[in-house]
Amino acid sequence: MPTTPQPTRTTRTKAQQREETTRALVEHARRLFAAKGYAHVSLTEIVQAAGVTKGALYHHFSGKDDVFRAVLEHVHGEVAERIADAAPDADPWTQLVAGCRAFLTASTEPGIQRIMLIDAPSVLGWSDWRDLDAATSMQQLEAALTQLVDDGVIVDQPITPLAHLLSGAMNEAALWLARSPNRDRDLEDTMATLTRLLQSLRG
Amino acid sequence: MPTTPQPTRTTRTKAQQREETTRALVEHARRLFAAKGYAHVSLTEIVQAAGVTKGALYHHFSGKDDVFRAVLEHVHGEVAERIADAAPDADPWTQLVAGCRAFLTASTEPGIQRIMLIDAPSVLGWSDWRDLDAATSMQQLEAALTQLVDDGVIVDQPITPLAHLLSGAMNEAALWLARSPNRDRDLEDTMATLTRLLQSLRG
DNA sequence: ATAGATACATACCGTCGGTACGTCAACCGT
DNA sequence: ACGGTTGACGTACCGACGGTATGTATCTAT
Repeated sequence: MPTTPQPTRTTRTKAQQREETTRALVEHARRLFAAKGYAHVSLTEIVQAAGVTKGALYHHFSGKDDVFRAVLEHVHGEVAERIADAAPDADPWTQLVAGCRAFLTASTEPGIQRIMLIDAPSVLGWSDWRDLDAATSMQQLEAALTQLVDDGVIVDQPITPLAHLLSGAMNEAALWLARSPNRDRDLEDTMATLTRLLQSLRG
Repeated sequence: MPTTPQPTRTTRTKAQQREETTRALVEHARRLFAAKGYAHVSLTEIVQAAGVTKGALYHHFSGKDDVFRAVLEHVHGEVAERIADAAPDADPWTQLVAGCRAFLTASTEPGIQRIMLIDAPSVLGWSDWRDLDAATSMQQLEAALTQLVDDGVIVDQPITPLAHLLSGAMNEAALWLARSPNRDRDLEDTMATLTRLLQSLRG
């Protein structure tokens, strides 16, 4: 019976080690950042939660802000996914409205909000924050608006300022909604107002 | 010749001292916060710039975030004043539009932006930030919108979500405009889009 | 005049982000 | 099979920072 050269299961390959460690660090860092805010979480706290040491952290990341950036990318990706899944096969207008609702719902959750909307601009600087956003939510928004202009659904106009106005409106609305004592009703009011604003763009 | 008991002019009363020291601290802190961001300014830096020591700072403020709060109050007050002065005697609709323009212009300036729009939510927490905002710009916005509803200029609707949407839209627009290579044109585009959105609220 | 309050300055502490360096297992060419 | 190399950490340590404890000179109320 030939001994198959399978790597012993008690040990791990280097790639596995790397992936496991980074995954643990990012996951625990995300939990802590969301709960206490970037400034009030220490690296010691993070590495202890992840079961490693600072040496490991600095082997994979260039510093505290780099860990935050990795966390933020995860969060952004999650939100973008939820927006894309909101109404995947509907017409562009419905997609836009459904996407806005999905964004508001996701961004209202505390685990997402503090990281993505409160700490991110301060930690990364606004430009880097926008660059990251431009690769996800903002891109989806601009694409939807461009599509609507091409289809003649809304009147031709500069897309970029419109996208920024809408994006900012939803960011702030999400922050407000998260602290609302009557969140469901306020969400509906917000969506109604937002839809009314969007209607003004139609021909 | 009776010696008039006038306090010698070379010395200062305690009230004068207090006012001078806090003024110097807040002014220099504001300059540094605006230039480098809250996290990258040390207390040592601030007190050296103001020509005092940390003992003086901690006599007047409870900590670094308290200094920031004092700075932010100044900035907010300044912006509110500029909004109020935008079109003081015009009709409510014109006042609203002019106020929005004034806000965008003020919030685009680097000395105001980083403090008020980027660092403030992260340092104070969003709730405290909003509380401060609610006392100034937000109050003006809500008042203007309420007036317009009362006058029947715009259709009756929940004011608060609308105010948050508009406030957030302008915050984000200001951040974007500040980095625009074509700021004047983009400002006009933004105002045009914003006005179009506001028009949708009319009956 | 004097007792207390006020407005600081000085010296110091614990913690934090970051770095230098050592160690040991996984990899890879021979 | 094996010896050198690389990668993935752990350990020990540093300077800087926010914050505190305490001393002291000056003003003010009585």
